[in-house]
Amino acid sequence: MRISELSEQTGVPVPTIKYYLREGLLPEGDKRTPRLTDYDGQHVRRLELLRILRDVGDVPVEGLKRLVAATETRGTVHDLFAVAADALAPTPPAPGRGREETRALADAIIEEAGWDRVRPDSVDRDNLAATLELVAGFDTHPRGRADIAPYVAMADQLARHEIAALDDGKDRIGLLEEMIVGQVVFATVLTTLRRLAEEHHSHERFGEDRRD
Amino acid sequence: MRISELSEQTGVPVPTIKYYLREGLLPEGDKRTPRLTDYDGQHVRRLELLRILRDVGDVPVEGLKRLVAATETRGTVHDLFAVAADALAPTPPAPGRGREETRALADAIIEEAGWDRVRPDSVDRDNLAATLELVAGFDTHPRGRADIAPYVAMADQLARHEIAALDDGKDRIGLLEEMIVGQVVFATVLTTLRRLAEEHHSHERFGEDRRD
DNA sequence: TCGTCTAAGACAGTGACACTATCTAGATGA
DNA sequence: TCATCTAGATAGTGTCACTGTCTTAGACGA
Repeated sequence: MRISELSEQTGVPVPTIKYYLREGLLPEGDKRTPRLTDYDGQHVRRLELLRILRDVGDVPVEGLKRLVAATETRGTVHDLFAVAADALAPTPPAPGRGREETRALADAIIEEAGWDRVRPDSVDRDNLAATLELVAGFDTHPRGRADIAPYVAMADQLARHEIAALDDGKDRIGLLEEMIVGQVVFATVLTTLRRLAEEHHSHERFGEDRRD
Repeated sequence: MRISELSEQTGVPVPTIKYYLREGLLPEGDKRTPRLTDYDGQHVRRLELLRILRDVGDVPVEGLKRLVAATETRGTVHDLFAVAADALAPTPPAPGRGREETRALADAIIEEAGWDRVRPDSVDRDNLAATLELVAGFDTHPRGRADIAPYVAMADQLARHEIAALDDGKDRIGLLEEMIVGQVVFATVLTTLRRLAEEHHSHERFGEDRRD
C-alpha cells in the first residue's frame, strides 16, 4: 500500500502521516526502493489508534511518543500497564507551596483505598497532589479524605470492571491497546454522561427553585 | 485594591488580569479616577475560580466566556445549571459519516437511563454521539448500549451524589460555582484515581502474566 | 522510450490559543 | 519633585499540531 492509499483508508492527510513517521509514532513501512515504501494493515490500525487517542482523548503527541516507547517494556503485563499509565498521565505541574502536604494526602488516600500495588513513584500520585494543591484555598471542595472517598470507591469499581472486561485472547500489545482505548474513550464518555445526569438530577431539587 | 495587589494576592500576573478584563471574564473594578481603579474580594474570588477552571479543568477561555454569559440566565436554578452545562461542554466536532446513527444511539442511551429532563438540544447529546462516531470502526469498544450501561449507572450515581452535596444556604450564583468547580475538579480527580486503581487492580490478573 | 505522476525527505510556514510585552499619557505619593 | 504606578491600546511570543512547498528521482501507462 502506498502512502496515498494509507491516507485514503484512514482519512488522515498525507502530510500528517509524514509528520507521524518523523515523530516515530508510526513505524516505517517496507522500503522496496528508495522511492517506494509499502505500508500495510498494521499501519492502518496504528493510525486509527493514534487518531482515537488524539481526537477523543486529547492525548498530546508527546504522550503518544511515551506510549510508543512504553510498548518496549519487558516484564509482566502488569508492568507494561504501569508504564503506559505514566505515559498517558499528564506531566504534573511544578509544585507550588503546599505540595508536601497535598502529596502526603494523596499517598494517604491511595493507602486507604488499599491500592498497595501502585508504584511509589507513579506520576499520578503527583497529579493527584497537584490537583489538591490547586484547589486548596478555594472554599468549596476537597478539604480532606472524606470528600474524596466517594470518588475513590467509584474509581475502584470502574477499574475492576475494565480490567475484568479485557479479552484474554490477545497478546500483550493487544491487551495494552484495549486498555488504553478503554481508559481514554470511557473517560470522555463518562464526563459527558455525568454532565447529562447532572442536568437531569438537578431538576428534582432545583426545578422550581427561583432563588436570587 | 489596586491591580498590582490583586495580582499579588492571587498569583495571577498583571498582564493576564488585564487580558481577562478585556475578554470580559473579570468584571471591571470601581473607577475612582481615570487612572485609578479599585478591585475587591469579589475580583479575588472570580480570579481564583477562573484559574481553577483553566488549570485543573483545562476549560478554554471561550468556555469561560460562555459560563460568564450563563450567569445571566433567568428562570429556575435548574435552568441555570442546564445553560452552564452547555457552556462547559466542549463544542462538538462537525459530524462525519455515521453521525445520524450514533446520535440516535446517544438519544436511546439517555432515554434508557431515564434522564428525561435533559433538553432535546443539549450540546452533550451531540458530544456523546460524536465520541461514539469516532470510535465506531475500531474493533474494541463501544458497539452498543450494553458496553455503555455500566458507565451510565456510574454517572447517575455521581450526579445524584453531587447534586445532593450542594450547600442549600447559597444564592444561585453560589450554587452554580459550587456545581461547576465540583464538576471540573472531580472529573480530573476521578480520571487520575481511575488510572491509579487500574494500576493496582491489573496486578491481580496480570502480575505474573509474561505473555508475548 | 517518453512523459506524466507520485513518492521520499528536508524544511519552512500556518493557525489557533493563551497569554505577555511595550508604549503612551497621565496620576500618585515618599 | 520625580521615580513609580495606572489604564488602555496594540503588538509580540511560545507552544502545539499540523500543513505546504520544494527537490530529486523512481514508477508506470501510452
